Amino acid sequence: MKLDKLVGDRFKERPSDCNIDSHALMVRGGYMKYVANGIFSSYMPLKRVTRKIEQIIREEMDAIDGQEVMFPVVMPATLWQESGRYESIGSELLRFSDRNKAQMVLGMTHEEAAVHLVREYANSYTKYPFMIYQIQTKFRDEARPRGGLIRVREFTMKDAYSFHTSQEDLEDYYYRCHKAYERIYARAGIPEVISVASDSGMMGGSISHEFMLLTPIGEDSIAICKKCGYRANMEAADSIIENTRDEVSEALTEVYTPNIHTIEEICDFLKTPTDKSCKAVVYQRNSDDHFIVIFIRGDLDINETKLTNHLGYDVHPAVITEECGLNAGYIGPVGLNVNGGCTVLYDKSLMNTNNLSCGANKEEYHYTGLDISRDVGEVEYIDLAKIIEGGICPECGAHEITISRGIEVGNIFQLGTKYSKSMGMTYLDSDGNAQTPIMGCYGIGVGRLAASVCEAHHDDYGPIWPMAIAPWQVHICAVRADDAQVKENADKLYAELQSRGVEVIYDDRANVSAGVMFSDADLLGCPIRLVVSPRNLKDGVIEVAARDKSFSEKLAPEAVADRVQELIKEMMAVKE
RNA sequence: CGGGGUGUGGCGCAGUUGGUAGCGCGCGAAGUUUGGGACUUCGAUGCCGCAGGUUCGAGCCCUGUCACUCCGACCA
Repeated sequence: MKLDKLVGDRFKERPSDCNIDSHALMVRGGYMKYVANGIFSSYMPLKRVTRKIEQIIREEMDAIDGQEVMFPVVMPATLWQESGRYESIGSELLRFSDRNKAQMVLGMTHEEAAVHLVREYANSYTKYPFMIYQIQTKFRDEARPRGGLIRVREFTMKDAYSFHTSQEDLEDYYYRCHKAYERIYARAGIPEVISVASDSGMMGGSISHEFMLLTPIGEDSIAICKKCGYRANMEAADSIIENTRDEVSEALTEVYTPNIHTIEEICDFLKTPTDKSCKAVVYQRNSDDHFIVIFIRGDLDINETKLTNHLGYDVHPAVITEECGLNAGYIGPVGLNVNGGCTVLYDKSLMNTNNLSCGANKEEYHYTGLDISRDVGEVEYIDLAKIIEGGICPECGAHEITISRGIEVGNIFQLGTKYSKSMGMTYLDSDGNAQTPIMGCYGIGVGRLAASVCEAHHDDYGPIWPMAIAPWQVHICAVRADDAQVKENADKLYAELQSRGVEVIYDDRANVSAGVMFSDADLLGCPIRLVVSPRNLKDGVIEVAARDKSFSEKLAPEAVADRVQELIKEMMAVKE
């Protein structure tokens, strides 16, 4: 490929709406162009990167007996009604009508389509297990796309679905797929990706893992134990609290606390630590605004994912009005009264506590000396708290939890029978009895993975693509291409490398300064750069340099092609 | 869905009390340059987001609206 005909502008100034480096560099480097909120077109360099990523994924999926298939982007609503998700998923699922007024959806995931594809075929236990996958466009009408390709509405995803006749078989396959994912990330140049236990959310099922690239720009928070290696998405991490009771429970005492509303203010006022207080957090059910009051130790926060999972319905932070009976700022467990009733929950962090401060359900008054077992009675304590930095590891018990940010670059779920059952998929076992198959599903966002690699490997001047996914393996800069000798040597080198099957982008623009050439080469990020110039040729050499600056060699022109092939081989080797 | 911000050539931005719409980059031509985004000269590119309103006159003031963006909420 000749650079002077490569479609797409490369430019110097950072676009004002790019907040993360990978986004800015990929816009500046002519990789992609904004079309609409969360929707982009790719130019050739990005297409080449994603094509290579797709090929790596394909090879690894095939290696674990995956069969590549293709599901439709547009599906009839009836298919989604079968699983119940047509109703249960919100506006993230784009719904529309066709010319006959039939309700249609744009595929945001393909469990329904997968079951639909195989449910007649897979009617006997002899046909199991199997896995089908596709690499295709998805559309999710996200509320807030961000970060360039990190979070978009339209994107390419590899999604795989496996079918099994036993939980053990699913678990075996799940493990194989986990291994395959590790190989994919290693081959794509980010072996540092880790898997974390996750919440399975709307997908249903039990066990699931997310693959995370740790980076400060990540959208997810991950709890990691420095001692035992336990790691989980903060949403899914158990919060372990060990409280000790004071020996003597003081009497419940009303205290006048004017203009004190927050837990920090009351603890400051009483000169007690925040973990000796009980705070109220109020939510409302989305469907009917029913109140849910949660009591939790003052220093902790509610994990809304756990709350939603426990309740089984969606909630939002409450809007507290005069009429509802709640005294905002003074809510406490003793004498709580809500007009129309409410659900009251206690977080585990309040177990085995006494002498807490809390609201008195009365304007400008708090209690001290709260002992829930004495003043409220026996209550059920549920884990609803967010795990905290320095908290207790649920696995080993050490106080070594750290919280890091990460980008989710893939996930795997043990789905169970949610889709096979709701969609009436069965097979006959060896005894002739009808059974429901057990499913797993496995996703990787291709564009997000490309952006994540760029985020992990770049400098101020551009991406530094790993050899395996670089748009081209070699970038030739013919500095002073107007010089006949330079032009001749560079042309020869370009032809020679191409004849050997090396992927080359060749910059032979005359009248372009060296600075422009190098800047463009930096933005394209090809791992090996060859510089042909009058200065080098005067010494009888051509320069072979790494984009990541790890090496720079000057070789005789006839030695370059061999050396380049050697380097490519070395740089393709997978780093574990 | 809440709260902030921004909409002016392809990109980044300036535009004063309302009075002929500007700068830098990029783009085209000519020439001089040539190892880290060169220089000179000439040139092309604007529904000033959109719709109303006030005014002799609006990029600027008023009203509405849309889009984008950031922080939350939401989210395989």
